[in-house]
Amino acid sequence: MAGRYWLMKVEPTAYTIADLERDGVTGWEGVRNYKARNYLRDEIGPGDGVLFYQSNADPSGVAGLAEVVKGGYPDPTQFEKGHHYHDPQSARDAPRWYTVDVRFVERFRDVVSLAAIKENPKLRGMMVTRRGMRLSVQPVDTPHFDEVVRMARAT
DNA sequence: GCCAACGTTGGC
DNA sequence: GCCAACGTTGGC
Repeated sequence: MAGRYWLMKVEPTAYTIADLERDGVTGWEGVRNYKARNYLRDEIGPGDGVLFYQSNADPSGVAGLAEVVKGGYPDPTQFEKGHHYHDPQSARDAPRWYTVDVRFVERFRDVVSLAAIKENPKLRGMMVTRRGMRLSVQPVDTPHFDEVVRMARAT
């Protein structure tokens, strides 16, 4: 199956596109929402494209691109006692939470802001523009992905 | 910092 | 299994 596209959110106080550029590859840990978990576990695979979205930021928006290099596997932090993401209700033989590995691809010179995304009629209907949309892993339509990249390059 | 929207929890 | 209370997200 052809690669698919996703938007993944993170707060810059936790992790930024600059951190990913430094690290090269990182595990997208700490997702604790079932819908997002299902995407991570069942649908996201190597080669998929990722819009790296920074939320609660100034401005919030897409800061760059990443690529999935490893599909869904159990998020190790759920088993680490004392870890912020530790989940005592998750069993090793039946992990509740999943993660994927992503690789740095590109850091946009300027963030494609949520405001700019909302203003672009070509991006109408994109999930992230929906009010109250808190899902931290979202599918993105190919034309929407391409348009965001185009916006990042058109300065 | 406010608060609307949404997800999860827990009493019944 | 309903639904109110509570906690979290995240734009503004």
